[in-house]
Amino acid sequence: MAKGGRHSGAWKNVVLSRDEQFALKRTALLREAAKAFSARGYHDTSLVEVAKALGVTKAALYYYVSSKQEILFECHMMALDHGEAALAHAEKHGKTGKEKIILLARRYLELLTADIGSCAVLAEVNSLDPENRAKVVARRDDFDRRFRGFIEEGMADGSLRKIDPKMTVFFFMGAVNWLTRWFVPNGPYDGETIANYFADLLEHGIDNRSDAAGA
Amino acid sequence: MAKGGRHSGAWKNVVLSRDEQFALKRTALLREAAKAFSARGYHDTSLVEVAKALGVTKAALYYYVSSKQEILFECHMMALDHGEAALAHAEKHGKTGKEKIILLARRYLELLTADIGSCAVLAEVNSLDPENRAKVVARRDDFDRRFRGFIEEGMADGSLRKIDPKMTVFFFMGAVNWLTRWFVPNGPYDGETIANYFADLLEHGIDNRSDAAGA
Amino acid sequence: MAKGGRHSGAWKNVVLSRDEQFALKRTALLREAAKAFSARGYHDTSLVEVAKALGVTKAALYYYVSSKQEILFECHMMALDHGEAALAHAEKHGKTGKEKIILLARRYLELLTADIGSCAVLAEVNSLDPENRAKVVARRDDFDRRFRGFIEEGMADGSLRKIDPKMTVFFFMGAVNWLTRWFVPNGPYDGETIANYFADLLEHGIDNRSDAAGA
Amino acid sequence: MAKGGRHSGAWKNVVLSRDEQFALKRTALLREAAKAFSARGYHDTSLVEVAKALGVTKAALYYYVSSKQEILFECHMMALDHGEAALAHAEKHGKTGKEKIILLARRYLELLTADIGSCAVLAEVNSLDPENRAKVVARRDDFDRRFRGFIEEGMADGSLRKIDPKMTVFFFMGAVNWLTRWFVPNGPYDGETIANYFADLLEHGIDNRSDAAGA
DNA sequence: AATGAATGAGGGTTCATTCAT
DNA sequence: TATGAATGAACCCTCATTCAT
Repeated sequence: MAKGGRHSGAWKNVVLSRDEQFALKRTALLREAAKAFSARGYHDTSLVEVAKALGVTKAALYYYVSSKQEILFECHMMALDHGEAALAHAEKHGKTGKEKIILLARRYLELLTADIGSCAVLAEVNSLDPENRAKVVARRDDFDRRFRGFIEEGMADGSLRKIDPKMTVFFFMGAVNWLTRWFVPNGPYDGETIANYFADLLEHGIDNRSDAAGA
Repeated sequence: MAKGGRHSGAWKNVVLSRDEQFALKRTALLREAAKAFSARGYHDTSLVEVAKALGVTKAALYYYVSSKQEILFECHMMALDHGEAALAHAEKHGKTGKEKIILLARRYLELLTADIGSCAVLAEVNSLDPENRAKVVARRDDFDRRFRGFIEEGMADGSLRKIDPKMTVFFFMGAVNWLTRWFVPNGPYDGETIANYFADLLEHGIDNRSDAAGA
Repeated sequence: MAKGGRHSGAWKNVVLSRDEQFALKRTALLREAAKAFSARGYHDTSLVEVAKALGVTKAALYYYVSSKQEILFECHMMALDHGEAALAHAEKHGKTGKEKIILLARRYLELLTADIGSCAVLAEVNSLDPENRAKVVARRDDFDRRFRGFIEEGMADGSLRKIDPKMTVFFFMGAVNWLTRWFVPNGPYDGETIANYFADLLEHGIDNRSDAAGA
Repeated sequence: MAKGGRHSGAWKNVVLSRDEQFALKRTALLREAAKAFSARGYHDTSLVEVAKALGVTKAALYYYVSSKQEILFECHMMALDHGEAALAHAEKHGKTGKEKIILLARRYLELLTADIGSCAVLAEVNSLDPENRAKVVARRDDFDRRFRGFIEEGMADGSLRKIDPKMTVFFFMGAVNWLTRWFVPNGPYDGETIANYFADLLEHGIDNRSDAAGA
């Protein structure tokens, strides 16, 4: 395979090709920026900080991206990928609507906690340029729509009690996205624990057998 | 100093004293700023915008506050007041732990939706100066602690199933605070509807009679 | 007259109103910038230099203009005013086409040499934003058109020999605009001398009695 | 150093020597740069554009020149060569002063219109480093001086009326150099037409038989 | 009580230039 | 011979803050 750089298998491909190095560095940049954006917000994060964290000059960043906006946008894209991966996972392995929801919730939370830096950036939608925001919102809306689809499916197949799909999605996504405010990697709660617990709370909240309210 | 009170009763107190006028204007400033901070974020909001919305000059603001930071801090104080009011309300009228939680949830949501502008500012904790942030976090922690107290009370009095107080509070507060991202006054969902629905979802999730989880 | 500032005639209006001061300073800014643009070109001129020449900070300039582009644009407007003033003068006082041309040439040169700084900026058309450039070019084209009109008039009334209006205008305007490269105020040649001489050269070049060309 | 010549006759000299290739590429670089400088001005032209036009990388340019300044300087040298070539031509073939002037004018205009890119750079004298500018100005002054010499010669031999040599040169050189602002190759006016017309206008302006002024 | 004017610090971005490969 | 990568200096512009009036 001549493709994959000029090293054609030598050194067991341990040496990376230029393109691979470039991609690697660019990704490192994006992740570092995502972390910073999450911590201080987009507008309060200077590219100097990002550069310093990477050990390079501010100007060097512009070799990999064309603007600060592009960084924010790409971070969003990365985060949205997680959501879609979780959706795909749920669609593939879940049978009932409820099962799909639980699978989605758990998987999404696992991805989120594993890559909290990239995901927290989702709170910065308002800092996107109108054009970029439109793209992001479109994908996010699509995510919500498919999520709601699970709920409707669950109500139809009897696995869920009668609930409002829209508000339920907002409810849960709020709980999840808020993670970025308090979750600390290697902290008291690990990702799996949270994933299980949140999925459990959600399940009890929407399950059809649950009829506690108003008792 | 007689100068601190009202116009000694003249005009039947219809005319506001200097202090009252000052306080009124200052509050107007804070609310306008809160609205702007919520819409665009603290760092992306220029004081010119706030001033313009009030019909004065940027420089005039400095007669009522000493810095942009102070504005943000005061906004936080206002928002935290809502939370504490809801807590007090729950403590006063709830009997079981579960009842208190539901009362708290519903009341807090009602206050939030009624004054979303002031509350959305809570998402801007990171923009606070270290010193101010400490104060805000302390009050918020106190809120969380009392909230968790309700949960523990509920588990003790049998109204709640066995759950993790900390994560449950985070879970719910996340769902609630996320409101600031999608709730629109006079939009399709009104505050009361949301309050009821969210409280219901929460109740089902934590109620003792709920044992749906297939696990 | 309350109009004219708050000074209502007191002090014989020696004291300038705010608005007048503002306009004065803004004009000073424009002239200083025009001078700098002429000397070093638009892109090589930093606003720091302009500010320093005015004894203020770079940021202060932005109180009077909204961008460097605006400065350049306004400079063009000022320069174009001179051209139109000269045109109006010629149209008013000239009888034959030739007379108008000579009047235009002489007056324009006088204005130019008197305010060389502002006029030299005309060489920087390419540095204008597309939108601004369009406006400037439109006015300049209008100037050329009216100039050419004089020539056609002169050929019709017999005061000029048969010449190409377009090239003649370019020819003369080139000679004139080139002034900005070599003319120095208070130098060996004063404005009036140049104006007379250039007008004379032009006149001989286009006059009907002139039939020197050996061809 | 045998290394300086050709490949010792091999390949019938079809293959160019290193030095020749180098010179060829360097010249290509200069011409491309001159074109760009003319179009956008020295400071607004990025070396990336020049490099892209040549199909190489920005860094590659530095193999042929040592700085952007050097490029500008060499462009000036090329342009000045044209002027001197025209001078030599006029001195060789003209008899009277007037003849020389007309020959110079026509030839210079022909060279200019044929290679407008290189010549337009003459408008960028101010972008030269002081040291380089001095050299350029020296050559340009020499050109002017010889031009003026023709005029004096013409007045002495009776072919020209009494005129001011200095201003006349400025006048004409302005008209000529302004060409770079409006002349478009393959446009409505071709080089020869312009050359003839401008030379004609000049001739009428300075010819001894012309005595129209003031009539 | 409020404004006009000015400042200084900082941010994003561009670009000529360098250097190892 | 030419490239990828990086740098540092400079530039335009914004904004919170101050102060005389």
